[in-house]
Amino acid sequence: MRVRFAPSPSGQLHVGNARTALFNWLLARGRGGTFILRIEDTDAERSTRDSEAAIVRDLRWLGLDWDEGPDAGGSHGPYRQSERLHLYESYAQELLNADAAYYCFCSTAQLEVERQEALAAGRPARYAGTCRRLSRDQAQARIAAGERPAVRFRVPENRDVVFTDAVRGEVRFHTDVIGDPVIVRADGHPAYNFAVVVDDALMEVTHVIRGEDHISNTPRQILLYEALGFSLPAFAHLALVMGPDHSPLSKRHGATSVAEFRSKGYLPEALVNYLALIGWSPRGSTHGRSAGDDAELVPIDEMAKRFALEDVGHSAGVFDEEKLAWVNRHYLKIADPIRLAELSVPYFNEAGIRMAPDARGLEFLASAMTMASASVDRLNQVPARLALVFDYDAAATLGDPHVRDEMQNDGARAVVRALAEELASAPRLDRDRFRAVANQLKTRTGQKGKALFHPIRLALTGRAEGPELDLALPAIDRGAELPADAGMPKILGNRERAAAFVAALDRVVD
RNA sequence: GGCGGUAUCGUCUAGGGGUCAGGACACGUGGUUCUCAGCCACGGGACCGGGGUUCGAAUCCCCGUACCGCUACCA
Repeated sequence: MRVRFAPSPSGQLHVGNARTALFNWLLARGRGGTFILRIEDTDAERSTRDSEAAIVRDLRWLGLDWDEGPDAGGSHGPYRQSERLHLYESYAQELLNADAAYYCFCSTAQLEVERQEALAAGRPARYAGTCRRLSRDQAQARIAAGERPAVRFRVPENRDVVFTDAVRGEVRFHTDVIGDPVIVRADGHPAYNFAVVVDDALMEVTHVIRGEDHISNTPRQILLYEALGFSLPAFAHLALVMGPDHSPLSKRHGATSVAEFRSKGYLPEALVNYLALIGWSPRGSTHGRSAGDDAELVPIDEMAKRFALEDVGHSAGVFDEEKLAWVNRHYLKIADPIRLAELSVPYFNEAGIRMAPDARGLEFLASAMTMASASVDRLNQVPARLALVFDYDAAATLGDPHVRDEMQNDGARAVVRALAEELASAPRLDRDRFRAVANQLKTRTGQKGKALFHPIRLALTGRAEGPELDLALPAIDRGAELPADAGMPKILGNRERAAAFVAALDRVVD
């Protein structure tokens, strides 16, 4: 089995295309097949080397590795269409010689007029066939006179083209509704429908798995396979990915590219898992009926084992970022904290919490990470969740009317003052020591529950909400003990915070 | 316009001639006795419409409707 993903390098890798790549990859990896990356850059106008590099980077990031491709090499190269021009040329010539193709001198303007007329008259909008009957001599004469013709494929008349789509079953087209397609443009570049056929055939692709937008192109291509004497691959057409309004997912729906989702802080394994869920269910193949568990959260290698084209859904799916976020939360929870710490660093810097942690700094970040990774949707939310460790400003906290209000309460003030006293002589807090201190405060002040813990939270974290105190406070004190050269910002310890808070409180309440 | 494709909760889906039409995300309620997030429990919520076949249709067939794609010297 040989499958391929053939993007055109004219922009970012769209998640819909990433899903197509993924399904190809899953099939290849699940069946011991070969996965090929081919760059379809015959449109020189739009193709750029930067886009190609970006697509390659994004595929790698997703973990979709290929066995043959522009960088990987392989026995069926080259893998960039721009480097295969001589091949298209020779096959086009073969078709021309066999009279299966002909030169077309129609101008695009003329073509457009004909198209509009056909549409207006209610006829199928297809090439009228003006140059179909030009003799070889006539054509040669016009070329000699300096005209630059395109080459069109002669579609056989009055025939059915039938193929069995691996996801939809039998699909049938009548050739009379298919206009003769251009296979070589006037500038000498091959057109898509021609280049794919030549490439897929020469690369011995056995399963062409691509977007549904190509289903109507398939009969043209099949006819080309036949004319060229190539044997047919199996075809499978995947339904498209839509936006919430059920139109194809595009910019106006928000993020659409793999790169954007990466920079928002989604994990690659989450994106991949979620993408597979659109149009495919890991349970479908096993016909499980009970489920109820995490049946949809399946790592990519496991998906490869279960994946089958026959189980792919027929209808377009709406991209639901809420569900992506849910999948991402799952992978965030099971990810290695050190990895998450490393991945989070750029987001901290973006958020103004400047850091360049060394191993010790990273280890500290990782230890604090559990507070965030269990409760955040994406990596870019980590800094906000952990900001309480890095920023502390008692005066600013007391500037909040709600906080000041709460501190009007005698009980709350007693808790905070006692806290400062306890901490003044206490060692740095770990979980147990904090609990001991909390108990101490409880007996000293008589406060309990919310009346006890909330003032503590306010005084030590400067915030009314946040992670559990017995996680946050130890993290703060671990941070306070970090050596100055660990590449982390200076972190104020709980003792200092309590003292600062009481001092600020004294200034405010008098 | 022509041709092709598709149609189960708001969303992703399972199933498929007789089921209480199952699950997940989201949503609502309650719990987790510091808060937010999370987590847990419970709850509401669907077979596009019309014909036909059949004892019985959401399931099979036909028609319609809606949506998507192709109809390019884009891919």
